[in-house]
Amino acid sequence: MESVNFKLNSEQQKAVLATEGPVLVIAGAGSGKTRVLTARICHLIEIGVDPYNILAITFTNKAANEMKERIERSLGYAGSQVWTSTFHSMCAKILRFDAERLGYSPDFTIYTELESERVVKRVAENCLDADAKYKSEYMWHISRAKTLALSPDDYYYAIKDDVQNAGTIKQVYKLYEEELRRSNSLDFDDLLLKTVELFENCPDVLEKYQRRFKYINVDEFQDTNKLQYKIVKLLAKESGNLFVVGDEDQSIYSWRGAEIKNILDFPKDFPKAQVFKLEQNYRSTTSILKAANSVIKHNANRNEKNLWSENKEENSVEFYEAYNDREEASQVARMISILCRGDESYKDMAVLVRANSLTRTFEEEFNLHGIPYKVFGGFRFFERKEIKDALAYVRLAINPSDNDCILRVVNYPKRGVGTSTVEELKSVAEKNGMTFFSVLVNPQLLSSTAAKKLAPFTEIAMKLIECVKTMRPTEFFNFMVQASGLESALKASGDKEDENRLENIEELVNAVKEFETDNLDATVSDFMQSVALVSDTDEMDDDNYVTIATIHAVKGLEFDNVFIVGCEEGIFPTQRSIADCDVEEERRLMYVAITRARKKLFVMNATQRYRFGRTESFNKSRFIGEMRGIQPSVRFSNSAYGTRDYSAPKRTTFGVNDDKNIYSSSYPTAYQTKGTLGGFAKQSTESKKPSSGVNYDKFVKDTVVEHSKFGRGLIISTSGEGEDKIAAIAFKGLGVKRFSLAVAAPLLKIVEDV
DNA sequence: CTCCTTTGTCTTTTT
DNA sequence: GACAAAGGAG
Repeated sequence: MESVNFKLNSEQQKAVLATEGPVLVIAGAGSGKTRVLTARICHLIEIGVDPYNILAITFTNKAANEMKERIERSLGYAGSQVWTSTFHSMCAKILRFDAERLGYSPDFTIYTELESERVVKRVAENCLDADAKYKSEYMWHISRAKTLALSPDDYYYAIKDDVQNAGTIKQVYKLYEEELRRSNSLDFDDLLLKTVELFENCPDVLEKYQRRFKYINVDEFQDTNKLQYKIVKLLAKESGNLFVVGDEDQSIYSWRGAEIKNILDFPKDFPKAQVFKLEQNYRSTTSILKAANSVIKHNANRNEKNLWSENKEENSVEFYEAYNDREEASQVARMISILCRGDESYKDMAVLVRANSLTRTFEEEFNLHGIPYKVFGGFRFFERKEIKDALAYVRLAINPSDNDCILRVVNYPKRGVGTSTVEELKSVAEKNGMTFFSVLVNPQLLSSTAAKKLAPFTEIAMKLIECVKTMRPTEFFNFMVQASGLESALKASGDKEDENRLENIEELVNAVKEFETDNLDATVSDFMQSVALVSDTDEMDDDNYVTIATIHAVKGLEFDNVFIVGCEEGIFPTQRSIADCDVEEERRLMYVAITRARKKLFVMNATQRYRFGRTESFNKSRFIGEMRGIQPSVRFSNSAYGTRDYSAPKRTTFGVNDDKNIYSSSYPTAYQTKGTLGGFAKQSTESKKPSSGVNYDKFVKDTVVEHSKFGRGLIISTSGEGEDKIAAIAFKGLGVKRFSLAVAAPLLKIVEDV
């Protein structure tokens, strides 16, 4: 142990040293669980365990990479031999290797939720009893059935007494399964389910992995579902060395099938398990913990524990009630500016929201004040339409059986293939039990009109299938962009949005280039593999920006200053949870949010909120009432931006899509809108006074200005005075944007000769 | 077949 | 208000 350079308390040390048999570590928030996990793996290697025999499973790719890095830093090459990954990527790897044993080809496509949904919709349209408008209901049932490892028939018997349309669900589920199988595709649930099937049907395969993974470590165990638990149980059956770390108070994924029972019943499942409890928190101040503890106490379904900290600080939780959502955002912006004038920098701040829809106001307000930020959660780069379309061509090249990707691009860019032609393709395929692609290469099965219209697409498809076998990834992507006609179509359209789309596609190609540089021997297929399982937080970096994120997206992260906003009944907790009388998970989510904060926590609510095109009133969240030791903030002020009027929420109608697309080119974070004027904002706040050399009076209505990023625009109105002066500027093709002149003036040049 | 308008759903959270 | 689906005109 002595050579392991981790400082550990006695309980942590005991957990690290308990190398044999089943072990459960209940690790409160901020109690050093990652440290324990890492130290334990290092310790195992030091006492002579081959790193090849160690498996570490984490919740996100980011956590996996971080752990790998830490182990490598401690142990060098030996550390790099440890298999660290998420459940899903581990299963994908295992399945690629032995896919044939289950009747799949190793080139199977992984369908994300978006693609699954398209398939459900399509089969529902084909099913007489079903109605495509209930696709999300069908999806939910299919996912639940798979998580319970039930076939369509078994699932039907399980639910038929409780669910009215159980018969329809069974049919849709069956058709969906058939379609995925035909398309040689697996959805997210399949990755887990088929792995279990593989292990159960092929004992030799299971044995192979049991021999390999002699020491299994699972992080965030409270968020595992039935299948995931089953997988680790199967793997650990021989060695018996299963080490799981988690905290039932941080279980926030039950809506996705996570079973809090897995952690609560672990000692029952493994009567010989050693149990350790980590309760000392090294992250937050005492008053932050007091707030967290007092909230979570209201939950019934948990093991009593009490987080404590040596970091005594009584006044670190402040509460502020804003008049409406816009004022809330504005106060946060103001507070951030104040904190940044002190010791803090933007990257020490996080604004946490319950739902993605709440981020927009903050984006607008931060843009206005020149605060750099990034939004996490919500749309991702790889979910953009143009990216999905481009990738569909690649999917087609790798796995021609993939029916979904053919439907996606058969008429994109437009080739005169309309609904009637597509319908014919579908029905001929259906009638003959063929894939769409095999119909395409046998055009004699089609009517002569349809055959003629589809021929150009078939030709493209065949070219791509041929080339993907020989070309390097970057080479292939460049070829695809051109051969598919995407490039010329987007170039020719003259539409500003299409220009952005093309830029995004270029970013995709850059991403491929980067991937190829990092993984020299990688194939196109390897790239596609890595794409299917990335998430947003995986892409967080060290740049200086404020994090705006959903609470789910920041699980496992920490920040000096945290703003929990939108704390209203109906928002957080959500309306749905209130209606179902089931707010315990919401409360755990609040607990997670609170415990992200190291030094300062700000809890906020707004009495009115602009939603759905109208203003609604909200009561303060019950969770605020449950928090002890918090105090009304005196630091926020109603007169901070005295010239602004919050009473009637002003909604500037942003022209086309406001800035979503403008900054999208900074791959890989999707929907990433870096604070518009980041660099300049930093200057103005750090020099503690706005640049005095600028004559504001020049910026008046009807003046034409040149913006360094957006080009030429016309000032359509101004409001406020001096430092608070705001100009609304209309840019051609980009819509109206509002700028705080104190921040943006250096970026704007007056255009004299109009 | 494509483009345009109208209508209805939606906002929980994501590997 | 945003977006997809549906329906109608050219």
